[in-house]
Amino acid sequence: MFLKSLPLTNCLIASLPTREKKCLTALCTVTHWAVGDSICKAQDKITHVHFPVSGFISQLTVVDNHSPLEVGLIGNEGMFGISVVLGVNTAPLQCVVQGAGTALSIPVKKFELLLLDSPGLAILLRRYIYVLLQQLTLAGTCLHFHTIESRLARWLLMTQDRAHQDELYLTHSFLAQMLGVRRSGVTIAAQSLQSQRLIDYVRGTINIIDRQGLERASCHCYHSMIGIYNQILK
Amino acid sequence: MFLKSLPLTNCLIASLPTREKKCLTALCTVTHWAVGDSICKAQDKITHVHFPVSGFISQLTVVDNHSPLEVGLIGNEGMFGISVVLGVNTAPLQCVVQGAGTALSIPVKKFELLLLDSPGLAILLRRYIYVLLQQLTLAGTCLHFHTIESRLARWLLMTQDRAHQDELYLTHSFLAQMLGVRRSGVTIAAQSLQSQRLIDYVRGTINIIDRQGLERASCHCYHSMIGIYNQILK
DNA sequence: TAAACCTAGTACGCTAACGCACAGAGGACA
DNA sequence: TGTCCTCTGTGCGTTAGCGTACTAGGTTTA
Repeated sequence: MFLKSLPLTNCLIASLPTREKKCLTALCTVTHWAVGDSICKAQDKITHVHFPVSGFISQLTVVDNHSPLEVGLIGNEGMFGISVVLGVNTAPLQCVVQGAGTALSIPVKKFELLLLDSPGLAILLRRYIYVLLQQLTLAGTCLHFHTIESRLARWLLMTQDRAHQDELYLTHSFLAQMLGVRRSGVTIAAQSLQSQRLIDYVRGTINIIDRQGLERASCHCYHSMIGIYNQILK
Repeated sequence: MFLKSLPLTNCLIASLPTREKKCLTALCTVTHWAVGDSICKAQDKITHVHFPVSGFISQLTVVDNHSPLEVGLIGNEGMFGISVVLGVNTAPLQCVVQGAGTALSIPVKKFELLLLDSPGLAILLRRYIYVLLQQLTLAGTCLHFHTIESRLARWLLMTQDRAHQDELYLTHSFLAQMLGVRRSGVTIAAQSLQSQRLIDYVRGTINIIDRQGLERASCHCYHSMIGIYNQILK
């Protein structure tokens, strides 16, 4: 279990020193996200940074004429708008809400000022960027080397961690886009996972019934990603 | 042409304000690199940061039991040791010299102090990290979607840019490792490029004879990567 | 209640790339 | 000069995944 058992807060905020945590949360407003809400398109100006609490978003990239491919998930372990920390207020990727819920949001201007006065926050977010760099590297090699089935297993695990529930509302067609493969490729992989009694699904609802088994079916990238996060941010 | 026509300096250093450039170069020593020199292994402590001038290095990652796969090239457009800027003095990836030449090097401690007193350098390197994040995303999707032939073309172009010469000393076997594919897969792709009169090769020496043609044979990722760099750092 | 529309299952031929293995050509070295 | 090794060419059979297309239940809408 990664995040599931934690109380519902944003992990980055939770690990700040008390004073800075207070300063930050004082600036936050609560944003409610519905599935499918667009956070930004690629190249959009970033107006707010978001610290997800119960919701989570997908980062998507478009290559050639393929449909958007997911290259990152941001839940309560991370934040949206990290590039502001790097001095670039332009979103590199399209971001879409993938799990309904809430986030704590701050306008960019206020966040930039806060950052100047919060050494702990600055250090934390820089380390978070280091984690992102490593996770992106891993995601790329995973995309190259691993089968649809093991990547699907990983994706379900990572999504469950961020959704904090065993039931996910996803169609094969949607998963195919996220994984950058054919819809029928997902069907075959999902059938295999179901026949191993790891998941159960009907028409857009997937239930994870054997999480440990799913972790075994997944490529090692799942544990590696968590390892990287814990090594640097814990 | 990307870097080839530029004078031989490190582009990052070259774009610093005069005062900071002087401070930085005053701290630098010249390091000579030979092909195959190991800069670091993954998880090594970083002792020096390097700004390549004429040499360049590969960043390699190991997945499962595959041989090391290249996920990044660092030549005179970049630097080694960027994670120091993020407050983590541990190398995320194995790095090996891939093109002989020189680099300007600074011990980490001195570099950290310099960074505190060089706002221009700090801003520049943060923007460079933003570029790396985007390039890594692109590299991952390229690995997934594009054929060996177009990836080989891209790889040769990127290497030529950093080697500043048309003749490259590379075997198919080496290229196969870099691209994460079979040796014979590279042979077939190289034959195709040769039959199109874009390159010429014998036993470990590859000549690029039609650069424009090679750019056409390459996936669009080549131009995208340069575009990202120029957009943020120029 | 019928029509339209999702979602998932299945099938077909095709392609890129795989793993493996062997042969020949070019250099290096004794 | 002969031997060895490296590099490249080639040829299997195999596999994962592709593009496409059609079917058959559910579900929603008119």
